[in-house]
Amino acid sequence: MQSGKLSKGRNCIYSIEVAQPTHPGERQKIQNSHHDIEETHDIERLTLSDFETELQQSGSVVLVKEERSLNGTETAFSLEDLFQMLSSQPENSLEGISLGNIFPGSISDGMNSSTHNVNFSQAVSHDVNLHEAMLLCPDNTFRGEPGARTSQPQEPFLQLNSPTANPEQTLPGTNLTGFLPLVGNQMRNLTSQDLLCDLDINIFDEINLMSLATEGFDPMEVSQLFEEPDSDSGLSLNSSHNSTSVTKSNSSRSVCEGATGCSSDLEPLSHRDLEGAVGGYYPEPSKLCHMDHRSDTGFLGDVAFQHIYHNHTYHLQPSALDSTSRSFSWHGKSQKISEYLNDTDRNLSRDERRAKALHIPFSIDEIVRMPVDSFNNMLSRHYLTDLQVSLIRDIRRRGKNKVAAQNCRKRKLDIILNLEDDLCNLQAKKEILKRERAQYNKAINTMRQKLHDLYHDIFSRLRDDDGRPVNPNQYVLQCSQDGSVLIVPKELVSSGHKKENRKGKRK
DNA sequence: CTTATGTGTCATCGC
DNA sequence: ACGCGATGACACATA
Repeated sequence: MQSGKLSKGRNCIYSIEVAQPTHPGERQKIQNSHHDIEETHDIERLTLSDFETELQQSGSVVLVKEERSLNGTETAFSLEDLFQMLSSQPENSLEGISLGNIFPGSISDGMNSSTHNVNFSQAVSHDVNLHEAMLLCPDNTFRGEPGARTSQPQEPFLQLNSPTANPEQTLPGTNLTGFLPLVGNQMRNLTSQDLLCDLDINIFDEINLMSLATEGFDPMEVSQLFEEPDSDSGLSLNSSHNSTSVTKSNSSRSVCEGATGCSSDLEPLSHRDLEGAVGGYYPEPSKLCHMDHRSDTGFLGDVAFQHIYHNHTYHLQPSALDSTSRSFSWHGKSQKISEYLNDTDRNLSRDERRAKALHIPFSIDEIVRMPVDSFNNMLSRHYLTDLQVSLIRDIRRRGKNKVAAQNCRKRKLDIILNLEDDLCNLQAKKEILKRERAQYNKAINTMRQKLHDLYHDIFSRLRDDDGRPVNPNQYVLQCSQDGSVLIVPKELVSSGHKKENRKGKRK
């Protein structure tokens, strides 16, 4: 995004007037004014002009419509730009306006007391990282009573897409009628985390990415939007930056993990983050998340607000595409991004969010399940950028592989289960066979014993010619083929066996 | 805090 | 050569 007017192709622009308090009493007054507004109006339903009027009366933040035409070529402001402007409150500057001005109850006592007219085209020169701005925003800014969150926190943003009869009050891409009511009304009931969740990818999708697919968007914007650079698509190119990016992530986290770390860590972070960003710098969801779930702890105070740095460059260096788009590995970020996302996007997969960001005109399911021919036809039929095609192919590859992995695991599990079944069956069979063998052995032993008894019984009854008992060690009983039983001396049996063995060997 | 389990993803291989 | 499925390995989430 480049510095420019608030709206594009519309016939009016807006500037912001800020009445800042000079002392705590005045601050209280502003808060009360907001409170009155909240009490007496359904700000969500206010038109922009209504809102202007009310806020003008309240004396805090006023969005002033400037009745002059735009040439239609000026670049649209993103919501992020707006937040940058709103959050870029230089320490000793008369120009900056802070989130504290926008959101009642967060105004730093240290801020100057002048009333400023801040045009967006002026304010954009501050170029303050939204991440920092939000990071440093006093947490009590948005904090409402616990449990007092509105039941439909997303509602204001739904208006971003809603058609409006009056084009003057609905800015394309930057629908302030959707945004500002949140500021005026819903903020009181939202924690800072809620705010950040609401100011999530959806918003940037709706506002910044709406025209990307058709207006030559910068891939880096999208990749920065999600910071999901593990893909081999254009979204994630250079893996060599992973290590540094992790460091950056940790650094970012360290900023949030301790109140004292805010000032020391902020500058390098902000510079690194901002350099290479073209116009609209999209805060990394992870970073926003780092702060958002910590902002409730209350360490983000006004002191930290003084450490917003200015005069950051907004030039995109060609090499920055890789470095920024591949800044973080996804795995470590999923939870943080999940925390950062709103309820709707939290349920979306990474690819779904990516597809949404790139406005892929097909569903994930379609992309994955479509037959190859249909898939190729689909790609050729539609005009798609290289980035979109790359993402679609990645989505398809990942989707296919996911299914394949599921099938593989299922198959592996089935194999394991089958093997376990087989093992069970074989063990059962083994037990049966063992029992059978024991039974057979028992039977054999019984038979053997019976034979032994019978043998001795027969010999005990046998008498030789002299009437003496026959010695069983010298004779054996032999059954002939005709059923007769002969008493044969052992010597003959053994010699006969030897002869038979010799015959057998000769054969 | 550790461990087991489930899941997504990537790299690689073979068809 | 290319696409695709299968699968091991890894990282992460979760119970």
